[in-house]
Amino acid sequence: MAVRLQDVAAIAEVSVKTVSNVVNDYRHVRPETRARVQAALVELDYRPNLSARSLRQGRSGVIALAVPTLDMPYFAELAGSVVEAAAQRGWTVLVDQTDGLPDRERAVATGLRGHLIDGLILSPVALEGVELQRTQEDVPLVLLGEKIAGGPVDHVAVDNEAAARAATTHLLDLGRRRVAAIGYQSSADAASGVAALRRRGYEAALAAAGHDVDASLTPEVPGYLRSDGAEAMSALLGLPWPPDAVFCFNDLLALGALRTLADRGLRVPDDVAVIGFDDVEDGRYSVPRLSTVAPAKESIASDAVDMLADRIARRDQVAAREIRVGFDLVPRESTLGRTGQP
Amino acid sequence: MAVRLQDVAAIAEVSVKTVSNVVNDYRHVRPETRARVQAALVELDYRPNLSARSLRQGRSGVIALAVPTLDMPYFAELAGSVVEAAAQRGWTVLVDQTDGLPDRERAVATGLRGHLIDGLILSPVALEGVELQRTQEDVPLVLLGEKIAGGPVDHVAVDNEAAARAATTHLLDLGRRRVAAIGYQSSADAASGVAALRRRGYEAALAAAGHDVDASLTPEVPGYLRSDGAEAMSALLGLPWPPDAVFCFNDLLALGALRTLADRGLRVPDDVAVIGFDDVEDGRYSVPRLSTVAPAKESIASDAVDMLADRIARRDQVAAREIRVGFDLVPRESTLGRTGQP
DNA sequence: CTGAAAGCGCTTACAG
DNA sequence: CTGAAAGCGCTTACAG
Repeated sequence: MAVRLQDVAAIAEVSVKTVSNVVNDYRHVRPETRARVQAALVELDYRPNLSARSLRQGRSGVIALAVPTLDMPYFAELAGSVVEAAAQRGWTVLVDQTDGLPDRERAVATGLRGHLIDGLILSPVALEGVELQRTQEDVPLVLLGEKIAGGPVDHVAVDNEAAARAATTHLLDLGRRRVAAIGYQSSADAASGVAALRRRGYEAALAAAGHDVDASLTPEVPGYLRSDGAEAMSALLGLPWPPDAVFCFNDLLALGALRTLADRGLRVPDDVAVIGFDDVEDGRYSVPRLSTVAPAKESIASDAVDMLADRIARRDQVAAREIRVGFDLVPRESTLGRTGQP
Repeated sequence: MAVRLQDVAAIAEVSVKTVSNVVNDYRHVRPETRARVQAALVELDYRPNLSARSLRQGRSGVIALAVPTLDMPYFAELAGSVVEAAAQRGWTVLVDQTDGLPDRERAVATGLRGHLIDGLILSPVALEGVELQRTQEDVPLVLLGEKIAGGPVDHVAVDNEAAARAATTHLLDLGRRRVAAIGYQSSADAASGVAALRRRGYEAALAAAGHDVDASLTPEVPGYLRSDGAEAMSALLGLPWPPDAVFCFNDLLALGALRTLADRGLRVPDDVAVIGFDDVEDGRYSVPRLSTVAPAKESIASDAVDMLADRIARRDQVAAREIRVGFDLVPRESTLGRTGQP
């Protein structure tokens, strides 16, 4: 069977406690004793049983990360950063995919994993507009994205409205006059989520420039995938008076839109300028390179992990907090053209 | 504190055993008793302590997946599929990123997670050419990709050599005569890995068509990222007699190559045809759409999970097995051009 | 169909 | 600086 602390203790001729002290790197163990224990540890190839440790300590060193799906580059990149930030604390990350389904998000948020995990970082989609009931028994939680309407929960987010406004303003500053938006959603769940905030930023920018919102320029999308962007762009190009610029609520939508524009033989940005949101790697190599808004992703991941650590340490002794990370407007070829090129 | 089985038992006025029976859905509990227990479970909002269960049973229901990085779409997509396949068995997946470093891969393979996990699915990069020492104490392991040179290990892989050969042959069938390859690596670690196998397929296809391998057409790359592909393509275009086609060992390299070609104002496929490997989502929307080889990714994930389940159940009672999944050649615009378009 | 009790492997007061 | 013992919350023979 597995090698236990006890077996090591027997070989090293010390008590179990002493072995535990060595394993956990406590001081106050005589060098000589420590050496003997170390030797036994190596000889038997001892590996601690994390379940036992976790049962005893009430902490597992494992946190969960729940994202809609790893298939979307933004979430994959985010997951990678979270795993890395967690590793720096010696934590392990367990990944759940919610597919953006309210039931799955709720299940995860209310402790799907029992006492296996010490905390949860949740990137909600559907749940953002929903009251999230939480009890003190529930697992410590940090939300990625906007604050849930209901009870107070820790969260880290970019200022979606300001970022969306910056993206739209960039298009207007370029002299574009019919600026469309791809990313509107009208389902109840989405009402207070990312879609609603970016929409607000878009509309605010238009208003500030003295433009009205033209409903025909804001097609609804069922999702935020490349295919959704491609279809929405098609619809927009079918308009009697099509747009000369488009703000897409994420890069995937924008990449889909670029694809449709290429299929129609339209030039970007000459005929239609395009800007996305997220700054995923794909957009840096797309043809043309995609202008976008870059949230401080590394900060999001590390801030979320830090915040969770703090929440775990202090449970309900401290009020819910909010961290706003910054963003950068990153203009590239899809709005500026190939400047500096022949 | 946390609600225990004991607390539920007290409320329901039954023994702990009976509550356990209800929680674990065993038959042979009187309906009346079951109902009373259920009510108590709900009333106290009981959640089993997975650490305790795992300590007792010797199984945790958690497996680990170790990939180089989630930043690469292929691995992100794979991770998503594995998480999904695992969920169907009621398993949870914990993600490790090795960054392709030999030490990290080795650490993970030899049981980094102690007894926390029931098994491991490892997608090795560096380790493929390295002898992997394994003991019976080590965690059950399934490898994604080619078999390690050393001891017998379960693995699931696509026939890399045949797939690479098919991709190269596709280029030759199109009438291309100077077919380059981007993806060669000469480090010792990579010698028997994916790079070596795809290289072999490429060279075999050339040989079958009566071509010699032209060393200037097979630049080495430090990694398999878009930036590596872009740089290698640049080097290739600097040649006195540049290639008229390129087989890239993965889609990311190919996407990088496309970007460089666009920067130089070259037409794809007219001037240079490009084919990749992996069939990641990006390539379906790139401009031009990327021809590629599509390994049966869903199969890879589900076969790996199935195989791991079997290995966990039977440990060392059964010999190491190998599963070969199929692949499809997927020609798109980057080799065929915009057929059917005006 | 149900109960009382042991034990999974660890850590942690409590003594010494 | 080290040891003996309790107990984390669960499941599982063993009885009844």
